[in-house]
Amino acid sequence: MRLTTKGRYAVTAMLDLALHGNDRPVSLADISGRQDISLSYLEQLFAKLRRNNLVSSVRGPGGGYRLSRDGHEIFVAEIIDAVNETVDATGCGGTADCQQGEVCLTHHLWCDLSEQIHSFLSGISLSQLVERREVQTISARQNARNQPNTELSLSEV
Amino acid sequence: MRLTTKGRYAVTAMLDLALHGNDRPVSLADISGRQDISLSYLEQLFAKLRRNNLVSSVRGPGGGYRLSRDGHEIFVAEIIDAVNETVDATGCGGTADCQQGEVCLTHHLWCDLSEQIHSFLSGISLSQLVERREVQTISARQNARNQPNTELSLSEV
DNA sequence: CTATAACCTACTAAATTGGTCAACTTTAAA
DNA sequence: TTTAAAGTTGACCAATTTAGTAGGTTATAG
Repeated sequence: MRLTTKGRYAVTAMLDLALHGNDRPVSLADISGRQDISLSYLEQLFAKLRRNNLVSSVRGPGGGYRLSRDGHEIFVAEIIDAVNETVDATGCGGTADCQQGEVCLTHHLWCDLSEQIHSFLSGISLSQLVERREVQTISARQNARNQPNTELSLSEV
Repeated sequence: MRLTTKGRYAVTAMLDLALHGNDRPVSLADISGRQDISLSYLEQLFAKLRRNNLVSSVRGPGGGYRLSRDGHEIFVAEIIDAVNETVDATGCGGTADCQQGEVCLTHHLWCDLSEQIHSFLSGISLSQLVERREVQTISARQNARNQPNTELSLSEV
C-alpha cells in the first residue's frame, strides 16, 4: 500500500478546487501558489484526475479546472485511487497468489486492512471536508497569505 | 505512510514464530524455507525486532528466535512499527508543520486515517491470527511442503 | 495577434525497497 | 578444545518510485 505525497497532494489540490471553484475555473498556478505544490507536478496529477473523470478543464485565458461532479459525490478514496493506482495493502494486489501461486500466511490480514482503509476513505467526501471548521480556518489563512491587500476587490467583482 | 513487503514480511515471520516456536527456538533458515523470504533480509528484519524487544535470540547450534512475550501480548501494529519506523499517514509525521511551519489543508484528514489504521492493527494479536482457520490451513500446507516425509518423526521427538 | 493556461513528452535527482555478500562474534554440542 | 551453528554488522547494489524540471504544443479569450 502506498500513501505518499502524491496521494496527499492530489487530495489537497482537489479540496482547494472545492473551496475556490464555485464561480469560475481554478488555474493550477493558483493552486500551486496556495498549497505550495510545484506547478509541473500538479499538471501530472491533474492529467490523471482528468482521465478518471474527477475534474474537467477549460482551456485558454481565464481557464482552469472544475470538479466534474458535486463535491458531495467525490470521495477521498477515488482521488487517491486515481493518482496512486490503488490503496491495496496486500502484496499480490488481491489476486491471492502471494506465495508460489497460493495465498501467503498473512494474506487475509492485509485484505481486512485494505477493506478498513478503503471504507474509511470512501466515506469522506470533499464537501464534508469543506464543512470542517479546521479546513475553513486553514483556508482563510492561505487566502490571506496570497491576496495580501488590494487585489482582492478587483478579482472578487 | 508505508506498508510494503518489509512490514508484511515482518508480520509473516512473527506469525511463523508464533506457530512453530512453542517448544524450541526457530531458526531464520526455517522461516526462510517456509515463508519464501530471503535469509539475509530476515536477518535485517529480526535485528530490528530484537531491538524493539519483540523477539529474543538463542545462539549456537539448535538456537534461533523466540517471541519475547506471549503471543496474546504482541500486536501487529507493534511489529510494523518496529521495522517500518511508523504507520503514520501524515507528511509531517504528526508535528503539524506541513506547510511552512503551519498545518496544511489536509493535515487532520491524514491524522484521522492514521488513527484508524493504528487502532485496527493494534487490536490484532499474533495469537488471534494463529487461531484463525485460514492461517491454520495455510500453515499446514507450508509444513507439508517443507517436511515431505520421514524427517518429521525425527525432529518431532 | 497576443497572452494565458491547459496539455504533453522526455528527462532527472533523490529516496526507498529488496535484496546480496563478506567478515566477523558468540555459543554450545561433540 | 575444537568446530560448526547461528546471530551481528556493515558495505554494497539494482530496480523502482517519487518529486520535480524543462521545453514544447495546442486552444481561446480579449
